Amino acid sequence: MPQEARPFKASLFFVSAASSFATPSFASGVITGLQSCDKLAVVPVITITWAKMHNIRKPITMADIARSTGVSPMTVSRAFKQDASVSQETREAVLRAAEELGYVFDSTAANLRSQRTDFVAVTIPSINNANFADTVRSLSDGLAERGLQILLGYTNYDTKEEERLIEQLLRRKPEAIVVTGGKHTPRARKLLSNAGIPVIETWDLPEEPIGHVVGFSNALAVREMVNHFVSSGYRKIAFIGGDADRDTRGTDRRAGFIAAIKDHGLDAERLIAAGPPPISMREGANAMGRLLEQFPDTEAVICVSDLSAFGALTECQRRGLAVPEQIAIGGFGDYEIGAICVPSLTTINAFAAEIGTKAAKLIIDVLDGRLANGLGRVTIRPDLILRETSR
Amino acid sequence: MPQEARPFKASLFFVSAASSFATPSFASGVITGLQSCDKLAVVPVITITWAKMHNIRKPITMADIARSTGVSPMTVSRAFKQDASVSQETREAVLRAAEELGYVFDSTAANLRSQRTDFVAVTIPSINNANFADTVRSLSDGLAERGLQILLGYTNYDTKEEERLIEQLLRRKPEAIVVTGGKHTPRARKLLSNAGIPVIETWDLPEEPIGHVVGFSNALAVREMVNHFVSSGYRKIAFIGGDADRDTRGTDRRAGFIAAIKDHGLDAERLIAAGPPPISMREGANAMGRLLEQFPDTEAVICVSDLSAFGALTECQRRGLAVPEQIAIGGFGDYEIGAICVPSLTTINAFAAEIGTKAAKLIIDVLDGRLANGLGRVTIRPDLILRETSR
DNA sequence: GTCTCTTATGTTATCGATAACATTGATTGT
DNA sequence: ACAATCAATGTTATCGATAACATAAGAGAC
Repeated sequence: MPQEARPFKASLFFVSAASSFATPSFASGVITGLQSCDKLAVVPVITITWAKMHNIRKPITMADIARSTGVSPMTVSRAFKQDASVSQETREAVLRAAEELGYVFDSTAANLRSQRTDFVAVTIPSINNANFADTVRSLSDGLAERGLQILLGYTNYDTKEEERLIEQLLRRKPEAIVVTGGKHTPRARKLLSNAGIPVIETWDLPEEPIGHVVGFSNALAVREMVNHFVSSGYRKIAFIGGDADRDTRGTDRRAGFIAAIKDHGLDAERLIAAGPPPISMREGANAMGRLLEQFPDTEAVICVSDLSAFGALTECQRRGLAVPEQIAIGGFGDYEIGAICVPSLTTINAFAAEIGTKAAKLIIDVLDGRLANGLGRVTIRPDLILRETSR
Repeated sequence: MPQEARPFKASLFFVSAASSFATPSFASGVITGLQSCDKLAVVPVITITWAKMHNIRKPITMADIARSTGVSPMTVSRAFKQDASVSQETREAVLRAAEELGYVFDSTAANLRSQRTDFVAVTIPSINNANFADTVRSLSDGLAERGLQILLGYTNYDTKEEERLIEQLLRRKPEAIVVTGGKHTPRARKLLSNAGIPVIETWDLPEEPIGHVVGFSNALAVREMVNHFVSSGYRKIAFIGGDADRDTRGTDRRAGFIAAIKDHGLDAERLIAAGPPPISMREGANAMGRLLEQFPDTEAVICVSDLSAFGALTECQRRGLAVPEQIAIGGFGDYEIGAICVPSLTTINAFAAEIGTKAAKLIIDVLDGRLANGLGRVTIRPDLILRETSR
């Protein structure tokens, strides 16, 4: 529509300056419409007709409302804010006129002048992951109360991609930025540090946080599960996760597994790499197949997520392996599937939704000047949930 | 940060106009800083100190880069576009200066002036649904090739909420808008029609489309499954879905089920309402429980989605009911879980990702002026996928 | 009755990039 | 060789809302 509106303006220039023909952008649509007409004087009329034919109208602005209501544009602007001092009747008149004219508020102008966008940028590894979706949803709900909207991007579990994404997002001038994870490229770190807005790292406890943190230790959470499995008598314990060369939360979980196993004096060699994250149910199943072939005597397996754990469970079912009698399974993330599948999954609840809620509260506190210069550190303590896939 | 930057500017006004004390917004931060100083002449110095102390600097603009490079701001602007005519060395100098100064492109200004945001607004019912996530992902990937970014919002399966969301999104001046479903409030329809941008309705085949359509008939898809079930010998067929009072795709599927059943001269009374959408796995399981109590002789059940179907399946497993021997189950959406669970789910593949891809292509075609005034109508033909939960 | 304070509104300048138009020197075609 | 074209850059005005400041009229205080 802005594109279509352009010819109208261009044709006006046409009347005054013939040299504008040189401009390539001008030489497209309008010319065609005008060439059939040989009298330059009627160009404006033609143009208006053309515009009307195509139902092009210059977008309604506050100035239009002001004119039709008989007040100043500033008063119109005030009438749209709930707190501004405008008389009841003026406001009603303005809103009525706006409705009649079909006015749609133009936030791009407001954004520039007020230097506020009411955007909060958010990066997540994948849009198709119930855990991150939960975080985003509760974050979004929390921020909505203060009129903040989320600008979302996904990184495909790739820090280089994250860097590009962060750069893109910062151009939109968000009020704050929430990133998933605490590992970033050096340039991404720099971009975030220099952005001049609150930065919140989530789903992790970074060693050197950039700004605020709402997260938990992935390694520690898995360690707890290992401890529980060992105390339940399991000794030959395996781990199914993504490839080790990515800086993701899955890698931290894997590292936590290895450390915990070694602390118990056990063998930490039962590691199955299921490919680059995200690890799907299918990949979990495949990994389970490989695990059973490489280490048939495995007593328990911890998976990087409930999705891969469920996949592993189905593989056992296909092979007629009793869970947990012959092999125990643990997941991560407390997805809905883990609670309802048969047998139900032992897992770790990382409180995905709470991360979003806490992050939203943190952002609002910072933007409202509470928490002055301090940095927020919200540590979530994941819960071990014992269900039927382990004894 | 814009907040923090304000005092700096305000204090400059302070020097010229004492009456600015009256402004409440001014009477906050800066005054405190200045009161300890009794010589007005040094105010600028104080201010700079204060600004430095808090590491506040006026954001870098293209004008700054222009100054430091010795070119005009316009040349700087051109240097950032890949197609603009700028000499190689000038461009390099500009980019180098930008890097050194830590410049971040301000799209809010570009948005206003160029009347382009490169946003495409998208509404989906829920952010936590793998089907819609697939559509959004492929849509996003498709649009990214032309530099378009998605502005996403979710409606909670509520048309009133959708109306609010659409209004919010349109204020951001997207280049196009993609909505899920073809049922909207009258006001939402009006907003979309008047927006002056391409409108794409998806996941449905609306009777009166607003603009373009990329979708399929939910009713027809379920009808095919019913037909298959009947031809397989099932007669007592039930449907598990959301409450009937919502205008959603689930309601269409339910309607398609009823119509198809009646066409076969069968009894369409085995309808279990599982609550307001979205229907979770848990709700699917509960609904299955109720179904088995109300209609114990049911031979097959079709669920509004794979999630509820899987929930239903687990309920059968908990009750020791053999699937498909004692009862057959059909789902909808071809979620990953349906392919991997044991037994695997008979379902309908609605090609969620393809909807996104096609919509992206459509949008780009329209924005690039191909498809002139025509309206796109991309009809997807869902696939019936026969797996182990039915014979 | 004068002064202060508040409420409702108007005026002006501005946010930062860029569209539109202008200009200059170099290159090409015939 | 000279007009025509192009490549590279500059100048000016503008997108539309709103921050900052100004002002007029009414309410209340002493």
